[in-house]
Amino acid sequence: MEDTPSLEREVTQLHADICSALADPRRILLLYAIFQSPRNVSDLAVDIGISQPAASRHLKILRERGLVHAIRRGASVEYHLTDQRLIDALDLLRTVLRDRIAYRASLLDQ
Amino acid sequence: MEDTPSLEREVTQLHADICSALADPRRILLLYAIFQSPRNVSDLAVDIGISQPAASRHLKILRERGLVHAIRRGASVEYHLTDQRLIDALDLLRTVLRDRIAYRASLLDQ
DNA sequence: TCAAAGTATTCGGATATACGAATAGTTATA
DNA sequence: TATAACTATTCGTATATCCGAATACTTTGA
Repeated sequence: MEDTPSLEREVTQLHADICSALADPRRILLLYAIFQSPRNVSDLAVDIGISQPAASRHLKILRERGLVHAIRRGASVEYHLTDQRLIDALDLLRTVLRDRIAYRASLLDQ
Repeated sequence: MEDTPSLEREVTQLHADICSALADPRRILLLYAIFQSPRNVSDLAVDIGISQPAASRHLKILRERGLVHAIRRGASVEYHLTDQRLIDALDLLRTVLRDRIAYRASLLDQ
């Protein structure tokens, strides 16, 4: 079995799809909130300050792209992170961002 | 100095902006190509198989979000990665993706 | 200063994504 | 089975993003 160019392209598209799932502040907040403690939709919505339908729609995007999975608990649905490394990747990017901000601030101090 | 809620929100927005810069297959290919060897716009365009204007537009997005920086070399412009950890983060996400694909394949094998 | 090479931008149109509001679906329990 | 609680979807609309084609800008060297 060998990687054809079109398979590689498909993986790159999936790679981009994951990044695109991360490309919204509310979804980033949702992922961190779920990581901190798996919870149902309404609780997550309250936690990050968005409406229930908005939370449901954002969670659907995260679910479709495989970043979270849903477990039904009675009438509610509990969302879980599928892979801790998603948080690691987010943390890494946030570190890059914070370093950049710190660097710019240091330039202003001079 | 303390983080106000609105400053935190702003950082999360910048965090999402970085992810949004990664949320396109051609920009992912550009970042890996630049990482492999800093090059000018036309060479990068040929390398990943897109037009020069498309490459220029995608590079502009990466530049505006601080993922790459441009250095003029005579009539051409050489693009460089600003932070190796961007590749680390992309690699991490690709590993998550590959593991998921492998897992699904193993389910089919059973 | 003019032509060539390289890069960036603009334009118009197509597609994607986001929201609030309203509503429909699902589950448990009385 | 009826109700309450929770979740998901639909609708209409607004905004963002992408592309190809054409064009404008910048730099070098004749």
